Amino acid sequence: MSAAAAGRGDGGGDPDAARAGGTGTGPAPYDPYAFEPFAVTVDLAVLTVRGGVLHVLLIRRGQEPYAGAWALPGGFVLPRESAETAARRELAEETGLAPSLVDSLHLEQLRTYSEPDRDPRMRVVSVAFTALVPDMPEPAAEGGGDADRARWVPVGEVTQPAFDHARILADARERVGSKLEYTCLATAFCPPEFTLGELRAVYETVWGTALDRPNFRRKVLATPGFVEAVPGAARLTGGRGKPAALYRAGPATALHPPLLRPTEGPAR
Amino acid sequence: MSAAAAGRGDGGGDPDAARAGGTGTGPAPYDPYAFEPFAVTVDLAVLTVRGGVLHVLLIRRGQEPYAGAWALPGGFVLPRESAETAARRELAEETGLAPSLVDSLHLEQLRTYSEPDRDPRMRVVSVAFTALVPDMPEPAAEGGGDADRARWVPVGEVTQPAFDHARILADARERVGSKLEYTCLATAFCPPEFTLGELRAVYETVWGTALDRPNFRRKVLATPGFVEAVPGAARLTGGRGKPAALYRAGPATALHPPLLRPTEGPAR
DNA sequence: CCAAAAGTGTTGACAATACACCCATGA
DNA sequence: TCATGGGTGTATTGTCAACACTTTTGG
Repeated sequence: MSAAAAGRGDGGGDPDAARAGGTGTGPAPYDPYAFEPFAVTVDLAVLTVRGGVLHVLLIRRGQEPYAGAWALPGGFVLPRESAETAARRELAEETGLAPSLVDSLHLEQLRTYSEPDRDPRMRVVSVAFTALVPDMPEPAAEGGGDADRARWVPVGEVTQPAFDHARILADARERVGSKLEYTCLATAFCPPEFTLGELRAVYETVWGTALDRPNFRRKVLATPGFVEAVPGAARLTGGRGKPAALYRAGPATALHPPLLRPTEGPAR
Repeated sequence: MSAAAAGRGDGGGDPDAARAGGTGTGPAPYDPYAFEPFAVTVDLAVLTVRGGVLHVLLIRRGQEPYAGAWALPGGFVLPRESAETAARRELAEETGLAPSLVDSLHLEQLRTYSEPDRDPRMRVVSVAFTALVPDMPEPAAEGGGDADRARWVPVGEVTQPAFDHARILADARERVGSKLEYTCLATAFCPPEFTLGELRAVYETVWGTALDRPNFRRKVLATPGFVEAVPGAARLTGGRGKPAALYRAGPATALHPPLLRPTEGPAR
């Protein structure tokens, strides 16, 4: 164990100690190059619901390692960027979305992956984010950046992605599934105006369970600020049937009481 | 924007691109020193309940910046360590706890703080963790490491801590408060054997609300695997009153249905 | 008219609350 | 015996799940 960490004795990541560790370049204080450097990146699990199936945005790798494998989009955090800023920038570059739209998207920090050997070449610490977006065309159709190598892939068909991205994707699915229970996050998967049937499809797709339509409707409408009716608007959804009323996302973010998954866990 | 990130085009934090960015040291691939380095640290919000008040473990800083201010314990992630391993190591060093005990503690990754100027000296990306520990003596009494400068401080009395540690502490309180609702985490604040009154005190302390004793008891006992009775054992808690039965933490981790805070949020 | 989807009503099971009440112990 | 905290019982209230039913559209 190096003296840099063992004897630091200062709260909060104190770079003073850097002079005593790593490659040992001398006693100069605050020497940013004294340690073997860590690369800091972001990885993005961008999820959407297309045709009743949860999809994730993946990019085909062109280089070793994992050449030809699918990987989550992501990239380096630049010297003057926060991780979230880097995530939004990468999202814009790799999907071809308008920056104004990217700025308003729901982006949530998932967790940070820091196993020493998660990248075989060097030490890479990656801050993972989850982005929830409404259904949109294939990234290639919009062009720009790396979008030509990006594709929406059903999460069930993702096999052997690069690095530890299978784990990140699993964590993202878990997080989103449980966040639907106690937040109003589901509207992030929907276009600006949506029917309650479409909102219900989000829950059913992410959870993989069917929900009782009348009860779901009551629950959503009984939660103040979850959705707001668009007066007079209606739209046909399945081609047939009664046109459904349209709603917008409301100002609420929390869901009290929560909307729990049915038949989940060892209920008492 | 540097070409390193803009043109990366490879999923998953690809160090190949490092040669094109930062200090520009040449075309050698995988050059770990090509970028202005990021320091990666961990910060720990170690919480406990002492005498009905939530406390956090803080360390008095000895050096500038923020000399004399309180700071969360933490330190550098070593080259061959994951962030969680680093967090456990720092926890052992700064509290003087036995490593075996530290290994079994509940440690949860909170989030990563990466604002470019959160440390005035250099770029420090910090992975924050929350640890929940039972009430224990002052760190100084156990000695070892930096424990002589560490103290338990009531969270209400923490003013102007170093760096962005006020934000980290606030996020930790928020996270722990909501985790009590839908997980069995409260037992992590208790000693190995505890009474239901002590468990209830954890909820009341963290939430700052009173709970109905009989209903709390029924709720906990009705959740399978939350607590397990210690047969025949009993202990006096307040000096007076009927001795209370003792319980151990059970194998369950989730709480279905959740134990919601009373009068919380805009209930429907 | 039929199928399909939206929307409304009703009912029974069960959970949460708010208490009243009893038990065991120290002072 | 009184104060204090543990433990039990119970009635009211409300919420949720299940399902029957009506409405509105396209074929």
